[in-house]
Amino acid sequence: MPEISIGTLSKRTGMAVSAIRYYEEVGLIHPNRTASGQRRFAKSDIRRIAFVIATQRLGFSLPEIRSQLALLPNNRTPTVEDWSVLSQHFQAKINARIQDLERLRDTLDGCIGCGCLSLKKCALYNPNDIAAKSGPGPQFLLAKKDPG
Amino acid sequence: MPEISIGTLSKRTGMAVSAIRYYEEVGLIHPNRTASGQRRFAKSDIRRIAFVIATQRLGFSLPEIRSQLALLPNNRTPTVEDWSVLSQHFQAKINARIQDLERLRDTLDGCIGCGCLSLKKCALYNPNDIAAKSGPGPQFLLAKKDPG
DNA sequence: CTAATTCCTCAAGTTAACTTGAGATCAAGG
DNA sequence: CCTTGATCTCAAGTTAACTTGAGGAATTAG
Repeated sequence: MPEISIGTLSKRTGMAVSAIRYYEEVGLIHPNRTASGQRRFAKSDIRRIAFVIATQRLGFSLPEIRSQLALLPNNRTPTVEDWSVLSQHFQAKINARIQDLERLRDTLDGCIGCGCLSLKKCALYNPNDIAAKSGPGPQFLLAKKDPG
Repeated sequence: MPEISIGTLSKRTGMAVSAIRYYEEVGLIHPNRTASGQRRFAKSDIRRIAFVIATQRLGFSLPEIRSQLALLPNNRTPTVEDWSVLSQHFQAKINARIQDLERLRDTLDGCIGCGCLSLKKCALYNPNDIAAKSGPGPQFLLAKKDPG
């Protein structure tokens, strides 16, 4: 099983070369190196990148995705069963996300018409948890993402 | 109906003063000014901010939210009916988002187990539309958000 | 009236997820 | 052997949504 270059991986996945290098930097993929320092990827890394793309579409952050990919074995090529484990995990996360939205939708109906958007009392405004502030950067009021 | 200061609005909404100023900058709110230049907000701006917070939780960007808020009258205080129009709009958007996720979830099941994550063919990887690249910045593979 | 708040306007910094560019090396074709 | 084309590293730029800080006015409490 010959390894592939970064350019080949880029063409197979549609991912920019620079993005693939970045993915290595943040620990999503772990290519080998040739004697002269060029990256060599396993063919199964194509699937790995595909998984990153698909799960990003679902709104997961790279650290979240990395912790999911950590479930794959790193000493051998992942099998269908290995990937299936990840699938199960994400099924659950997607379901949770759908339920969140449904709850918000059902709440919204009465919520805008009445006085409850007067904050604090509003289930829409104040669902369960508001992300605690932690340093500078955008102040997300979105539910805190647990990176596990 | 007395107008309120930025500090008061901040306390009522939980929004940082700096965030409120930013919201004005990007056109989400349009406060008056006193002779000396201080901002004075209508009390209905509390609800406006609340709406921004709630809809951000749903994953909408500030430009998207601004275009929704544009449906409110700007010559008078919005009524319950005015807000109800926005509610309808968002009901629809939430439903669309739920359906997206359901489709992805249903696809995911067979998709990871089989060979379809081999890209191009995969409904999960390649749902409908992939955002066209437009200049620098993060390369979102998420579906393009239409700002209307 | 003075001290403490509050507010104002810039300018510059922050995170995430990348991209772009510079300068240098590596690999494959003719 | 030499010239493209692919790679490498490292530094700096990009967008969104804000925050932080500097240097000044305005308002309010006492």
